[in-house]
Amino acid sequence: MTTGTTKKAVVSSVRSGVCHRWSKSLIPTTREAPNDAETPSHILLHRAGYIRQVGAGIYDYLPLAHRVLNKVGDIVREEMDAAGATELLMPALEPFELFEGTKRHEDYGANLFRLEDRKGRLNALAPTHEEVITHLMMGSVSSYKQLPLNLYQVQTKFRDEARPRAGLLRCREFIMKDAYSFHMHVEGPGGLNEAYDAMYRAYTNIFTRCGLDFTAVEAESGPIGGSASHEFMVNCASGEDTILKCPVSGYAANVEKCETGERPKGTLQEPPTGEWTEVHTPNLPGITEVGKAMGVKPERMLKTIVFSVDEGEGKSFKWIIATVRGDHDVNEGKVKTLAGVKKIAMADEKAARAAGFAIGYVSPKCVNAVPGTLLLIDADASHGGFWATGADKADYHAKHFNWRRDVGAALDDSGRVKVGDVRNALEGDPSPRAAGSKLVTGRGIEVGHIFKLGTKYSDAMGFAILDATQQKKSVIMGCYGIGVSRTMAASVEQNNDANGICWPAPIAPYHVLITLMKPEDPKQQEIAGKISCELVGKGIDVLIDDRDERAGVKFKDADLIGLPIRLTLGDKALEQGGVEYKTRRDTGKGEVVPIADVTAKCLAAING
RNA sequence: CGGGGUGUAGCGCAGCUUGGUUAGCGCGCUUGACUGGGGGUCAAGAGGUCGGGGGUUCGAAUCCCCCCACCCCGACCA
Repeated sequence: MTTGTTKKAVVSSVRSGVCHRWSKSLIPTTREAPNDAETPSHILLHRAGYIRQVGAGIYDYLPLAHRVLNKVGDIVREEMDAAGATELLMPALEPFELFEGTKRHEDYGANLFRLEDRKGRLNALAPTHEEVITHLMMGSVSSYKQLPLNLYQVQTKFRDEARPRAGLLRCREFIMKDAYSFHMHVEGPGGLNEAYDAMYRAYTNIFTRCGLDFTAVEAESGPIGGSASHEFMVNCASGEDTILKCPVSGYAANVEKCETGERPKGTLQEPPTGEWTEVHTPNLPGITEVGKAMGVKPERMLKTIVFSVDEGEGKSFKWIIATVRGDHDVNEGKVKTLAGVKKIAMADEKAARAAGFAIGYVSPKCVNAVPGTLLLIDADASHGGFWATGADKADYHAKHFNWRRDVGAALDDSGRVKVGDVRNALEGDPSPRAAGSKLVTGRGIEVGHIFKLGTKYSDAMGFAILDATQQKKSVIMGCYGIGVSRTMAASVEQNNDANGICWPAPIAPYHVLITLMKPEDPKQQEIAGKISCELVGKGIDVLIDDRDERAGVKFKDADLIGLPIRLTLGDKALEQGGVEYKTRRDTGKGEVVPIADVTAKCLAAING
């Protein structure tokens, strides 16, 4: 997304750089990656000596990684501060009583790390800090005059992920920046929307400054509704998340949220293609296998999913069945919207069976067979022609399903059957924002997520204060997260080549690597000292490779660790009164630059 | 949680099918020599509870049982 990002110099002489020696650091590069590393960032961060695995989803951050994390953290802090937020630090250890109001330990379930202390009291390792900060605020803020406030921290988070994977991209312990804002109202000065917009801009600045190619996408709406949540996705083919974009309007959303333009609906009046014919299809795990067994392509099958409706909704139906084409996926959010209900859940298998649904073999006919059922038909599934479907009894599917013949009069009752959009958006779907434009898909790594919480937590925990009119009001909240360690990994996913990492200058652990061909040579030592002194004075961070290694080893390692600029001090260039200058992305051998010009050239390249 | 896979030296692997000297190889590491601008050569070394426990057997890295760890796919994921 493009916004008015201010171009910032990466370094300046206001703050000195640092100069470290390779021999005094711990940079254990390896020729080979561990066999269980498959993702580029995992392989390269390991091989280049940035990380080591301790356990599943648990990593050491070695000195180089620590410096990158600090650089990302510095950028985050600058932009958060500039956006009016203030840093604090909360504990990672959290007494379980804090969850009493929000019941989030139930939502998190096994993902929450639990531990008992010596007194037998239950504690959690915090997965995020809504409860902790709300608790803090309840004890510290008693007047509307103290709001708005936006507080943040950069801290280690813990989530017992069912499946940690891909190195730093999905960990059980990771570094996160989390911010929480507090307001008396949503609109206008000091309101939630203002803070949210400021965070949107700050995040855009942060990821731009980190040198990432990213997309801000609309994500699932919060309790307030509207476009209440955005995810910041690093564009990357290996990303876990699917995003969709409209090339004309710029609309972008994740697959859970993405709307589509109007798709053509069928009339539900077409004649049958043949007799209802049942086929024995036992023990087949998915629609693909069922299709194979029946000799039917998934796009000619109907997939019917059963949802239960919360009793509190007060609706005439307690079940919703949603029918989509076999090659499509039901979207729960769209089901809710089309049905006009706020809360649904995938049907409990036992309860659904008891009601008469043959789970795994459900057909749209259940709208008639099971009382209190609303049928939602996706537009793409509402056409005529041949359909195969579940046969409403265990181990059987059926061919030649026909809407009019097999569902009948219910189709004409809009209280029992609705046709609309209930599936996930796909590549090629019509854009919801620009007529004639089609959605394109991409993959992304979620590095940031901003969210309008509303009063979800303040209500649950009883955080309400008097406003100017002496009305007691629940405090309105927003929360804003950035995966700092994930951002580091995502950057490597985007910035590497066959030889190693290619850091963007703003988050590189050092800007310049000085490679001494003969580290014991006093002349090379002297020149390295002089150049590094000058560079440091300009705010540039320098690493000197002073190891007694062969040239080939040093060059290979230099490419691997990926610093933006390499200066080589060797006889060849020194005889010409210069040093060899090469940027990481430059594939050639570099150029000889007079010693007097080196600092200016580095500075220009780094800030360029 | 379901499916698949892997555990042998710091890293990458062979050996296991068909049990049998002292468990091998490459990289890395140590020492020495030669070398010296893209992971150099030669020589001599160090380094192992064969993931753990139990069992079968005269004898187990190898066969059997249980457990653990890690990876991949899926489910899940404020």
